[in-house]
This record gives sequence, C-alpha cells and structure tokens, in this order.
Amino acid sequence: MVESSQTLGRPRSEDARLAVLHAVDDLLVSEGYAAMTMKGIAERAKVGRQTVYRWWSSKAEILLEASAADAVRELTVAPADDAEAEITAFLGALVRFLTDSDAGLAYRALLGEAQHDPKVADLIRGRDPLGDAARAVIRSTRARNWCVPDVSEAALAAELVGPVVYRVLGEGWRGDSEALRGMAQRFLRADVLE
Amino acid sequence: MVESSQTLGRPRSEDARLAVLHAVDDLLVSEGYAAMTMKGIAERAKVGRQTVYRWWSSKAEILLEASAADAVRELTVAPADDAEAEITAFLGALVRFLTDSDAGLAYRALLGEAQHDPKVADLIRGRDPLGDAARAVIRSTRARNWCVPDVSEAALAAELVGPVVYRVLGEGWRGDSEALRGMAQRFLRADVLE
Amino acid sequence: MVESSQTLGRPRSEDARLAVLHAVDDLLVSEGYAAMTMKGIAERAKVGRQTVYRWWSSKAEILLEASAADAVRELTVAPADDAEAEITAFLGALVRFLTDSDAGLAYRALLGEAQHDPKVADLIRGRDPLGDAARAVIRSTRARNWCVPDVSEAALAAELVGPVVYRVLGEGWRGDSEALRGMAQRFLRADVLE
Amino acid sequence: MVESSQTLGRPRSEDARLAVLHAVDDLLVSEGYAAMTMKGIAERAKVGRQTVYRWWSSKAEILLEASAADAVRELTVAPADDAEAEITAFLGALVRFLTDSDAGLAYRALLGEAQHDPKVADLIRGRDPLGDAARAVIRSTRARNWCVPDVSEAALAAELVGPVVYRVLGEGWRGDSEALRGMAQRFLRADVLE
DNA sequence: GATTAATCGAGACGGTACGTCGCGTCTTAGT
DNA sequence: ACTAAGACGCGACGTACCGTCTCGATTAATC
Repeated sequence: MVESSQTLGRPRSEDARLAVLHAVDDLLVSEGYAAMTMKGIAERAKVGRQTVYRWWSSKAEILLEASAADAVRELTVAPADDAEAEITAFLGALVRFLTDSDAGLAYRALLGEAQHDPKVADLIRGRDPLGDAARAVIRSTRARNWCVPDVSEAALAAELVGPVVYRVLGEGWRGDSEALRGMAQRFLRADVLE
Repeated sequence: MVESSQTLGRPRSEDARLAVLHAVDDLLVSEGYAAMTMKGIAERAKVGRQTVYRWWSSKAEILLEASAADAVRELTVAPADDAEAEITAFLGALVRFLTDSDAGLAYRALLGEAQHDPKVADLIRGRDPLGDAARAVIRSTRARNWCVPDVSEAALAAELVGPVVYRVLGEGWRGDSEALRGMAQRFLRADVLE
Repeated sequence: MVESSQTLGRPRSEDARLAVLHAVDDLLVSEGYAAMTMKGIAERAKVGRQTVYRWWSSKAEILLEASAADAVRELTVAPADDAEAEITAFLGALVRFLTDSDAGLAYRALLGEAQHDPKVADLIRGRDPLGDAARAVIRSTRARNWCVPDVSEAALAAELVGPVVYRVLGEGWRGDSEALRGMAQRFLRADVLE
Repeated sequence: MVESSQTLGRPRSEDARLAVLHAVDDLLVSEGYAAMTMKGIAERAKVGRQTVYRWWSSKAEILLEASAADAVRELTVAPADDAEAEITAFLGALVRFLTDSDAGLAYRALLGEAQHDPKVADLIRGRDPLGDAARAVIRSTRARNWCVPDVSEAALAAELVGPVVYRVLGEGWRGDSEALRGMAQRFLRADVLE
C-alpha cells in the first residue's frame, strides 16, 4: 500500500511552516535561545500555537529544520590548490560557522540542549553536519592524492573538528588564521620533527 | 580579599550547604537535569528556597561547586612507564568521566547550558578541568623527555581532548581501548608513515 | 415565508440534521453539558464541523431544536376527573420532566446558559414550554368550570410552575406525591381556612 | 487537637483576597459572566494566577464569596405596618435584586451554572439566600399574628419567591408594583373569592 | 542573662511559559 | 451546492517553576 496518502481535510499550510522557521531564526538572533519560547515563536510567526505543536514536537526539532540546510552550505569549502590551503579554509569556515553564523548558533544550542535532554540527544544523533563537512574535505584531499594519514574517516573527522569545537564551546575561542594554519599543518603531519 | 566578614547573627549553616550540594548530585543522577529545579533542589535538601539563593545565584553555580573537586580527582592519572600508556590512560579517564561519572554529567550539563546562556558561559570561562588535566599530563610526559610535539600546551590540550569531547557530546560515543590507544599514538605522532 | 429556496447543488442532508440532534441528546445524557462541545457533537454525529455551523448558529439552538418537541409531549397531561387530580398530575409531569427527562435536562441547560449569555436569553424568550403547558392545564380546568382563581393566565402559570422550578433548580428537589398534592390544593385555594 | 493551626510559611495575603473579590465584581458588571475568565480575574486583580487557584477552586466559588454578603443585605426588608405591605416590599426587593443588583447577577450566573455543572450545584445546595430572606419575612409576619397560611416555611418560601424567580429567569420579567401587590395578596389569600 | 541580628525552614506572592482544548473559519477532495 | 475531514489563528485552561517576600523559630556574638 505504498501510495497511501491522506488527502482528507485541509492540507498543511506551507506559509505557516515557513513563517515558523523564519520566526525561529529571527528570535534566535534577536533574543537568544533562552528567551526563545514556543509561545514567542508562534506569536512572532503570527501562527497558532497548536499549529507549531502539530508539526514539531519541540523547539529542538524546529531549530534543526531551520538550520540544517544553512549548516551544510556554510561548511562547504571550495577546492584549493593544496591540502594545507583546503584544510585551513575548512577550519576557517568551521570557526566562522560556530562563532558568527545563525545556523552555527542553532547548532551550538542544539548540541548544548542534547547534553541535558535525552530527546534532543536522540534527535541529533546521526545528524552531524560538522563531521559530514569534514569527511567531505578529507575525501576531496585524498582523491587528489595529497598526503592524508591512513586512518578511518570518522577518526580523522573528529581529529579535525574536535579541537576547534572544544575550544569554541568551552572558551568562546575565535582562532586567528595563523593558529588555523598551524592546526591544518599538524593535521597533515607537515610538522613532523626531524 | 578584605578579610571582612560579618560576625553578627547566626552563622551560615554548613549542613545546609552540603545538603544542597548533595541534593544537586542526587537529582542530576536520579531525575535528570530537566527535573533539577531550584524548588526541587531545596525540597530534596530539606532547605528553604531562600537559603539556596542566598549562597548561589544560579543552578550553574551549584553544579560547578558540586562537581569541580570530583572532576579534578577523576581526571588525574597515575604516572605510567611510557608516553603512550600515560596518554591512553588519560583518554580512558576522560571518556569515563564524560560518559559515566556524576561530575562528568554535571560538566556536560554546564557546558551545554553555556551554549545558550551567556551567564553560564562567563561562569565556566577560565574554568577548564579537562584542559587542566590534559596540560598536566602533557607536562608530565615532557618532564620525562618523552617525545611530545613542540607546540603550545593550549593547542596540544585541545588536540588531545577535543576529538573525544566532540564525539561524546555529539554521538554519545564510548571509545573502546583500541580506539583510545590509536588516538594516543596519533597524538604522539607514532604513526608517521615511513 | 417566501417559499423561495435554492434548488441548485446538493440539497441539505436530512440524515446529517437528525444525526446532529441525536448526537446532542446522547452527549448531554452520557457526558454532560460541559463535555458537549461543537467538536464533540460533530464527531459523534459523524458530520463535518462546518455542517453543524451551517444550520445552527450555536449549541443553544441545537439544544432547543433537540428538546422542544419532547418537552411539549412530556408536559401534556391527560384530562382527569377533577381539578386537583389534573393539577397534581401536571405537577408530577413537571417534576419528572425537570429531574429525569433528557429534554428537561436540555431545558435546564438552556435556562442556565441564558442567565449569563444574552444571546441564549433572547433565543428562549417567548419560548416557554413550561408556561405553555401550565396555561393549557389552566384553560382545561377552567373550561370545565372547576374553581380556578380569576387571575391572568400568565400570573397563574407562574404561580403553578414557579415554586417547582425554583426548588428543582436551586436544590435539586424531587417532590413526593403528597407535597405535589398539597401544592395543587393550595393553588386551587382548597386549603382556605374556615 | 482543636487548636491546630498552621503558622508555618508566609501567611495568606488579605490584600490579594480582597483584590480578587473586587475584580470579580468589576468584571461581572463590566464584561459579563461569559467574558469573566480566571486569567482575566487574576490580571484585573494584579494577582498571580496561582494565587487565585490556591484559595478558590473555581469561578463559582469566588462569585459565591463575592456576592453572599451583598445578597443578604439587599434582600432584607424593613418591618412594615401590615403583612401585605411587608410581603410586597420583599417582592420588590427580590425583583430589584434579580434584575438590577450586581450580587443578583452573580446569583443568577451561579444558579445558571449549577444547571450544567454538578460541582456548582453542590456548591450552592444548602446556600439559598432567596429562601432565607423569604423565610425571615414569613417568620416576621407570623410573629405579629398576621394571617399567613399554616404551611411549612419551606413550601411557603418557594411559593413566595418561585413565581418571581421563574419569570425573571425565563423571560427577564420586571414586575411592576401592581403585579407585585397582586402577588402578595394572593400569597396571603386576600383574594379569596366569595 | 538579655539583646541583637543574620540565619534557618516553610510557603505565599506576582509573573510567565507550558502543552492541551475548544472556538469558529478556512480549504481541500469527493458526492 | 453540499458533504466529511481536518488545518488554521486565537485564546483560556490549570500546572510548574521562577526569584522575591514574609512569617515564626533558631543560633551565636555582643552588651
């Protein structure tokens, strides 16, 4: 029964859906995550509260849907001439994403919420925009036979984004370009002593 | 530190202080962070609500005080015979701290809250039990002239704990001992190809 | 009554009309007035919500239509051999109507609603099933030249049903047959002292 | 343990209690019963919502407390020179209470609500300000040996107030003084034929 | 020993967001 | 044109928690 589809009743309003997603974006930037209530979202979107609850079961779900596409876009880097440049560019995009971008703000809020809400943890498990982007870069450099350590992609991705994430989340770090270049070099083992 | 202190009136009750700290621990473990409300803490501790607010200005402060000492203890590793063993031991302690320990649960809750509450972010800025422990290990290995890359301690600490933190926070990762040994080797550049 | 009527399109469904009226009756008895919502009525009647609104502008109107005919029937008493018997029979029918009958439940709900909703008050003004029945009984006894005080029908009707209504509405009174006989006698002034 | 009294915690605020009662009075007059919501009461009274729920479990309870004293006062009539005058005065007070007074508006709303809410019915059962006042008048006239039918007070009270209540509730009747005098006479059997 | 003052537990205070429910309207496809 | 289904914007419901306040009772240091 594959083509089962409910055609009964009034169809979902795409206007309302977009209004909610935009409202979440607006509120996240203007008021911050803490002040972003379901009530506030509904009012800002000029939408009934029930409508919000009908399609998303939590703030986290809306946030995820509102930020996912932007995250992918903002973390995609253009091919560069050598591995170091490409990795450095990625790290730069990552820092900008985490510290300046609206989508990055949403990602941090979600990751934070996941630490004390198992439902949010389940929600984001498997969704890993940072890791996805990192793996894409790693594959790109490998495809061009640039020297990239012969370790599993997952491990390399964690090694690439982990230090940045840790520093940004913990101390609000904003790496300068030198530091990022250094990290890229170390990642590529360009600094091997002797 | 003016040393000034009111000596008039009833002195602060140490019993109440400890009761609150224990109540926070209990609640965090048994009910979860979401159920850990100021009201709940006071009731569990059999303490007046005002008493809690008198000595701590937020849940985050209590959590910090309740977990700080444990964090240091749990992240301190005994000296080992070689660098790889010591680093591996540290990574193991780190994973256990983040995934199993009460104090680690508190740390994750705090770090999470900091992502959407600037006050909590300020509170934990500068406090970095993971980084402190990592730096201690790095200094220990260096002091014994084991080969540790010649990079700033801060960068090395991030490189050491970042990947683990990233994986645990994002996917609830629980690294097996092989994976941890591999991470330690890579950290020490033992895997340099040719 | 212009006789004009739209003849285009699908004609009104008599099935739907009856289903709604029955649903109202069912719900009033089984769930109580509070649970008798427009949504609930439509669902119970297996009818679209709009269909209900199209033909009745309020719950009160449905209730009125659902109970009016029954009220007349239940309050009509068979002719008796003397005035006292006929009046007593009427009072008995009145008490049963108000306390046991579905239609009586609906009448009380309407009368109740009218006290705090002007629209319902307008709706029932002029509609007075209790008074109508009382006047019919009074006319019947008068027609047979039984002694009935020479006062306006409206005043007598109020005098006849008022005390019963007051007691039932206020205290849930259920008069026994002796009390009803006494009321009938007093109404007919059969109890005049000396 | 008769003198048990909880002295723990902050005592109830009399200010808040009065503010709520006044707010209910205000709203009942200015907005009507239908528009009188718990939320509205709390806001008008400048009181927390919880405070209202803490001391009254329903709108009906507040209304009862807010109107009880006024009802007694407004339905008490001064002694007159003869029975007819006193009864007529009482009927006049009764009509004014039911049609013009705030407290009477509250009484009607309560009586109405009781018809479709069992909890309200329980609440007002036993509370019968109209009957109380009627019984007081009946006792007063009897005490002065004025001719009052030898029937139970309860039955007489119903006979006195019932017709008025029935007419006011059903048709919004406002009796003129002649009609009231006529009712008083009939109540006293002054109209006995022959 | 009495006074004083800051603490203690308890719990009510004014607020505000929660998630649900019912309102009356609307927008589909189907009859 | 009318039907059943059901989403829409709206706003009240009763609950929970916030951080503050106001009680009587307790507990030392000061007088």
